[in-house]
Amino acid sequence: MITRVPLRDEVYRQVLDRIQRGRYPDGSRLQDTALASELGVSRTPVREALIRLAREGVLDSSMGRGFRVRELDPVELREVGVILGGLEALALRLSSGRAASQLDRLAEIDHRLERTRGDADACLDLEDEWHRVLLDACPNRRLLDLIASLRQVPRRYLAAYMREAGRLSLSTLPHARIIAALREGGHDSAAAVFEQQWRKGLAELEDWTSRRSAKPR
Amino acid sequence: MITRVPLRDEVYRQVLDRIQRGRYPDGSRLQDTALASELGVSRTPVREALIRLAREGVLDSSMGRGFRVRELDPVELREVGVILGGLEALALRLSSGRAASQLDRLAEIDHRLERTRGDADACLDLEDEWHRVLLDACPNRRLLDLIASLRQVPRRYLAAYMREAGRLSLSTLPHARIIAALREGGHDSAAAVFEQQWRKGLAELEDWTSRRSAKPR
DNA sequence: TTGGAGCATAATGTATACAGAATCCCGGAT
DNA sequence: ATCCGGGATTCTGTATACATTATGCTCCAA
Repeated sequence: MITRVPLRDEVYRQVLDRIQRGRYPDGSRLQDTALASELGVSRTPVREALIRLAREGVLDSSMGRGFRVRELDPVELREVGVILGGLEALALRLSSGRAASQLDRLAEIDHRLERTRGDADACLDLEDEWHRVLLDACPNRRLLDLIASLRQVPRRYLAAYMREAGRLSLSTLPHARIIAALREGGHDSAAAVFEQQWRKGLAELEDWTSRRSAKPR
Repeated sequence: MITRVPLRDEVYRQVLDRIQRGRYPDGSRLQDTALASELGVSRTPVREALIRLAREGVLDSSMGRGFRVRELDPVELREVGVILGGLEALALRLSSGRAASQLDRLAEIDHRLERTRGDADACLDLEDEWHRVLLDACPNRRLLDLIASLRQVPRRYLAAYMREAGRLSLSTLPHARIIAALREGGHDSAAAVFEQQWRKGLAELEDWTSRRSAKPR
């Protein structure tokens, strides 16, 4: 099956990737004309991608003033974090039949995660993949899409955290706890642990973020 | 404070409104060029609005084949319904300080709701407003935005239900139950009732939808 | 020196132009 | 009559053009 994909989607992924990798610092302007020539396409698909990113909260946009990378804001992190905690736990509860191979795949990702010391991007990619695999059995595609879209937000904060705070890799401890709950108590208990871990991680990130904004730069 | 608003936002609201009012039947094509001339703007803002509607699930779009109004699909309704039930209950739990006037406003909306017999659109508008007022105290703006965006989906099903099933108005019974729980048990118990009412409403709508798709048209 | 008015420049939002793909229509073959 | 193929036409996706608004700089005045 061949599928043509709109340019705007490709541009979207490119730009999002660059933002997540820190190529465009917070608050910096993203000019459609510059991006267009840089990516070798016209302004139209670039603008469509930027509009989407703005709707998803990655960019700010005010009429006539273009787009800029949204500054990290503890409030935003908390707001999205609370939503994501609820949604991912919900997705876990909805995952009825869980393949036995799933636990193996999760463990394997954790294994890779532990030896990516230093590479923040690879680390975050694996973190994303871990969540994808964990929720893979959830039949609610719409929910999974929504989660994937929202996860971009904490990802940016994690990336900044790892870059600036010197923390070299994500702890796999929360993963282990969730897997244990999954193995022993099933999805419901895992969902509870999940929410609890989310709260802990949020608190840690938030603590760092507020200290960071206290002494800017 | 004067605010200029992009044309795409205005077009978005117009088109969404028309879809919700049943002006474009399910499955019908929406041609950007036709809409553009009809609305007196160019294709560009129209296409931006259509792309957004497609991302929100109101429209289908496949590369090179334009946009069409998504057919009502019981699966979609259930998927979004489950998400919305969780999110609205969450928003209710997060609403800490509740103004005393809120209950009055809710009762007043219900009052108006009971005398809109026949006008499906007014009825749905009031239903939306009821939910907005109920969740108004939730400080998580991001969550409220998400809820507002997702509510478009069940709204379409409700509109079709009211038009085709002959049910003239929404029952205000669920509202009464939720308000009672809110008054007596606070937000947490209201959230529980909320989720329960969501499940009931979903089941009813789903039942109708599946019977409807069984005998198409 | 600083603050602001006015102009030049650049960038955004919107409109239009263009190329290629999808759809439709019709004629011919089976 | 029905199914298939080819060509015309419509429409989409992308590129480019245009007009208006924001921005930045210069020069003048307080």
